[in-house]
Amino acid sequence: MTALLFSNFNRHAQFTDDEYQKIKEVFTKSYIRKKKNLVNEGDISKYIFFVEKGCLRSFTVNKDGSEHVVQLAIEDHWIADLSSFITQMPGTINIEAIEDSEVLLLPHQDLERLYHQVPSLEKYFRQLYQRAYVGLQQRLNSRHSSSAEERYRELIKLQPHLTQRVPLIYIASYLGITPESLSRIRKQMHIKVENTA
Amino acid sequence: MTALLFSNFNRHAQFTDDEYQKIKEVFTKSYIRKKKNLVNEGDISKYIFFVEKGCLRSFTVNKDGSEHVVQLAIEDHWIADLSSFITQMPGTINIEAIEDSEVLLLPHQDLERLYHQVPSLEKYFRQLYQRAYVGLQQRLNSRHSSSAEERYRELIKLQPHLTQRVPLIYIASYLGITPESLSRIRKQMHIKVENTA
DNA sequence: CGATTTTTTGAATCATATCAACGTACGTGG
DNA sequence: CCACGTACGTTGATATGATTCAAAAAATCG
Repeated sequence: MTALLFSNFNRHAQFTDDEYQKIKEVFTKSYIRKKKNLVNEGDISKYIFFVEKGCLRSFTVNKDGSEHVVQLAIEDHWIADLSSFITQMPGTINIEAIEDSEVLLLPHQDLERLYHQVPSLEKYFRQLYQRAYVGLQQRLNSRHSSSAEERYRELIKLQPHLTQRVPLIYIASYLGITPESLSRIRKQMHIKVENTA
Repeated sequence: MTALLFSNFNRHAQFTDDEYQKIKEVFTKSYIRKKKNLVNEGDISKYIFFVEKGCLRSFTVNKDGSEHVVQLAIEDHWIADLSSFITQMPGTINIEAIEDSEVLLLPHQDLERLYHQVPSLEKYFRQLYQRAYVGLQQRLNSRHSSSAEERYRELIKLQPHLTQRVPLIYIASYLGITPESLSRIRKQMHIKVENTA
């Protein structure tokens, strides 16, 4: 059940067999259907999620009802309302399956305990957060210094699979542009490609 | 020399006297004059910096020469080109003092060694990155869902001191708006306040 | 003081959003 | 398996927040 997860661990950390066992124990698996929510705003996030199969999005909802995609996560990636998970206070983020998905649940309490028992796990997550932080910083920087089209091109370069797999509306929201604008950008890019060919 | 740093540590972790000693050893202090750079893009970042006194900014420079402020750091905060520090590859970020400043340098190699020797230090940084990640996510979200004025108001609420201490041009850049726009926003806000009073 | 940096102001312009309407695709129940 | 509803994508016309460019005023610094 945890093959993908442990292959991910192995890329960034080393655990003893005993440690693997301890870690393995605390995960439970959950199947989540397309359009269904894993987390609702107002919830206290008891888990962070490792995506084994499928695709999910986290998003916030403004007072005026508009949604903003915070994160898109496919297989082999983590997703959570980290703010709520850390503080164990009600969160502001929703997590919804974009496709029928399978996720592994890592409970807050167990993780805190495991940090003590398995120092390498703390290292793994320290490094994970480091990379996540750097990635976010690049995204923010791109938001500050690049046009909508440039941002879309960067995403294609960084995660080509995502832009094919995820509906345009969510890609647009993730990039901070309207679906209409992204649709026009795509059209524009097709024209350019045709002219070049 | 490390009073502020250790008071910061104490708020988030516990160390034994022996551990404190081990940590203390690896820091060196540096004085940096206003307008001088601590890090230049292209450098391999050998250090992360803890600000003891003063104020610094990290920023990127586009091909067209335009600057974008990534981070503003005052006393009791860390600043770095984290991407370069992690990978030990040439970075893309500059760090410059906005005021005459004093920083503590934490060398990459020592930190990696200390992570082994002092597990609580790994915990401290894991938590630091967690919080930094959440903060960045809120900043990106704000960038996606709020107007320039709203973002400025949020910053005032979150870091009132910053907006007074740091020149408008850097605040503007940090928020992803032009200095001209921020100037107009400030004017607009003053008018509103006057009318309310 | 003179020089440089920072802030302000005005007018014109631009990238992207908004609103509205229609086209397309998908999947679910009858 | 068709039909209907809902979700997603496209297109056009118009609006708007913020930028750009230019220039002057104000603040800061050696």
